[in-house]
Amino acid sequence: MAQVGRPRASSKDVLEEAASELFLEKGYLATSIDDIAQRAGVSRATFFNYFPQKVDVLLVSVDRALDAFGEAIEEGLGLGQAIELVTRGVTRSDIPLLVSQADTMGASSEVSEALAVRMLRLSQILGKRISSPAWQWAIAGAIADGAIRWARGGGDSSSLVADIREAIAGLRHPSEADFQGILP
Amino acid sequence: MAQVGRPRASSKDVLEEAASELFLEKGYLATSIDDIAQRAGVSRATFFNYFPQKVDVLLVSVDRALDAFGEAIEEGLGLGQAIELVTRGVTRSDIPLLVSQADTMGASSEVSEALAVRMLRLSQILGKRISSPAWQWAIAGAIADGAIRWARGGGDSSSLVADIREAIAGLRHPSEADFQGILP
DNA sequence: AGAATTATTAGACTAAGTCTAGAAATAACA
DNA sequence: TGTTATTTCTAGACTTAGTCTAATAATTCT
Repeated sequence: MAQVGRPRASSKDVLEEAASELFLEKGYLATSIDDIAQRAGVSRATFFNYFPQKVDVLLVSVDRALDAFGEAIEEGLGLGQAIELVTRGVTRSDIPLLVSQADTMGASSEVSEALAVRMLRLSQILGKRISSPAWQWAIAGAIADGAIRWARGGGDSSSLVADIREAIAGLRHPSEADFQGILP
Repeated sequence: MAQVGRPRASSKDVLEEAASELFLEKGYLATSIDDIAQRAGVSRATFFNYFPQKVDVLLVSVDRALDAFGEAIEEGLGLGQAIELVTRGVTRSDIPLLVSQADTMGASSEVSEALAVRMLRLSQILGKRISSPAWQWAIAGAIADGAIRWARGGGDSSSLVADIREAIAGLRHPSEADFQGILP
């Protein structure tokens, strides 16, 4: 099982940590890839070996969760089980970096674009279990809503999976106001 | 009411047309902003006077619809009326450009990012009438689904607004399968 | 005629992302 | 012990998107 070829210099973790520090210090926009590579003690080209885009290093925890979710679905797990499984791998330590850049998410179209793309990907993964596109977006929205509520309520009063379940449950029995004037 | 200052040279329309031609000829990715400006007989800087990003010239019809929808909502119209109003301004001539680039939308992250951002914007507009974030995404998804179905069914058998209404109506009475295993 | 205002332009500049060719580190093998 | 195959890392050139500044052109207002 030993890998052949030159072993990795654990560059990915180093890059991730260097980027986190710099984002917290100077903000996402003011941090260039050169900055990150330099602090990580690694060449600029190596950054692109691990992260195809600059924004990917900011959303690495989000992508990890989406990867895990996609795999779980691919392996045949039910939606409920897959959500439970993935949320177990998410800890509060993943949050501060994202929250700290919340302001730039409005300012930098790059970051909000990247987040929107994650929503799209989530809805596509859900498409393997849910046939209706509109319901794919509905559940994706509920998952995002639950995660955001969980992240905002900094206290550990509730679990991530519980907040997501609650958001999904809220989709049932929509109030007439939700459809107000849309239907004939 | 006469505008003061140098009048516009109708550059926006010219740029839009030049870009459409080039996108159809060479594809989105292979077309640079220099190409567009050159064909439009206008300087590169002028392009950025009208379109903040390259992708915006591809999605100009989508953005027009979203702008109109946002304004209608802002003015107090109901969701149903706003949808009806906006869809009246959308014609089939807006479609071929987008459809022709459908392949690059998978290949170019830029275009799928831009589309995802439009979904985000739509759900945010809906947030002024729908309080539940999950339902915002649900309705946004239904609108997108209806629009896509309408665009695909090239025949003029149905109207855009009817397809959107149908997609929204499909959100009612979700099948148990839509929630399969998600709820306790 | 001159001032104010807006559109357009040329061009420099930063930074993201691509690409290529080569050096460095390791395992497998003779 | 060398040699080769394989993979990571690196240096550096290159393209292009997007920003910025200062200048020029076309028009209205006074």
